[in-house]
Amino acid sequence: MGTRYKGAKGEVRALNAFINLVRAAESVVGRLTPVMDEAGLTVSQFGALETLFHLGPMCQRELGAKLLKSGGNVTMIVNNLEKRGLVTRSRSGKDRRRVTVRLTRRGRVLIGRVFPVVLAGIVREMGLLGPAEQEELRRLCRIVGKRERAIGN
Amino acid sequence: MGTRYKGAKGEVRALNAFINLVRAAESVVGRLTPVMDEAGLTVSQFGALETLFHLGPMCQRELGAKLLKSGGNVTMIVNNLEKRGLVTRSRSGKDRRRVTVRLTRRGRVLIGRVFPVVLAGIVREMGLLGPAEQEELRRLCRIVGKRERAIGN
DNA sequence: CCAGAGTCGTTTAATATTAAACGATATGAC
DNA sequence: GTCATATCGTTTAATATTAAACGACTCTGG
Repeated sequence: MGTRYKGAKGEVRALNAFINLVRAAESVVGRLTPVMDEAGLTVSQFGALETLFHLGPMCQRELGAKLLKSGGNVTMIVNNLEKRGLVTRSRSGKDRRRVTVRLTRRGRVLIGRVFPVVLAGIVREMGLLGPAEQEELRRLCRIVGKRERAIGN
Repeated sequence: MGTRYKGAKGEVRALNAFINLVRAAESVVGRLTPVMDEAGLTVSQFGALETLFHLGPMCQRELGAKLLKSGGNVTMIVNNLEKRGLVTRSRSGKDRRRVTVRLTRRGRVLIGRVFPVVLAGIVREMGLLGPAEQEELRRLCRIVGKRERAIGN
């Protein structure tokens, strides 16, 4: 968004905060993607692998909730990861609607190799702020990002 | 990203700041989209109209730079806005490679109606923070989002 | 003038994303 | 048990997005 808007002080303040928030997120993510590209992973694919890596196996709906992606999209993301042998699908025994997604050995190896590189990038990018500033940024973002976002399916 | 990562203090701090930054941006944008949906505008279309509204006519490349979108995408965004009669294209006289995009009367009316509603939403969302906090968030985001992102075409 | 390099917008192909409709399964009220 | 309702994953159709190749145009240095 442009910054040229002339309005009440409070509006300008909110607008500027908002614009810079969105820009900062896009900017940092954009600078992290080359690492994922090298591994042949999209941001969403990386996110899925990383979630499974750190939180363990889960069903697709849960994964979609973590990634803020629609159900149909999760199906495609998992399809592509499955084709590459990075995850497996298995119907849950107790609730046969649920499909548990699980990292394979290959998937674990891949994300175990890529994640540290991405993490190093995050540390580098956020390192533009001092420790206290990073914590303050986190605090402010948590407040603003508090409420849930509804996503289809 | 999950928050379960166990690592060095600095890494955890950077990761948490990053995660909450991205989530906050997605979250706030997500809560603003219903207004744009009602007007039949995608986020990108809204961004294009808003940019033209506040900064005036400009060529597609410049628009793409503001929106952080690729050249091909700008072509499509402008195509769709043009089809709906919200903007016009015109070849520049002095540099015939350039296409100046300009709001039509209809386009100006539409964005003039929709923008205030979106702005009110932004004020509402950012209002979860006090004035000083909004300014601090802006300051931190500006630092982190400083560098440019390269985009194709 | 002119040749080469660079810029701008478009097209194309591949992928991502969403919403909506659907089939299978589970759950709850009766 | 059975029917109504809800949930989960998939499919489908429409749109968005990017990268790469391309054509038109400009500019620069001779």
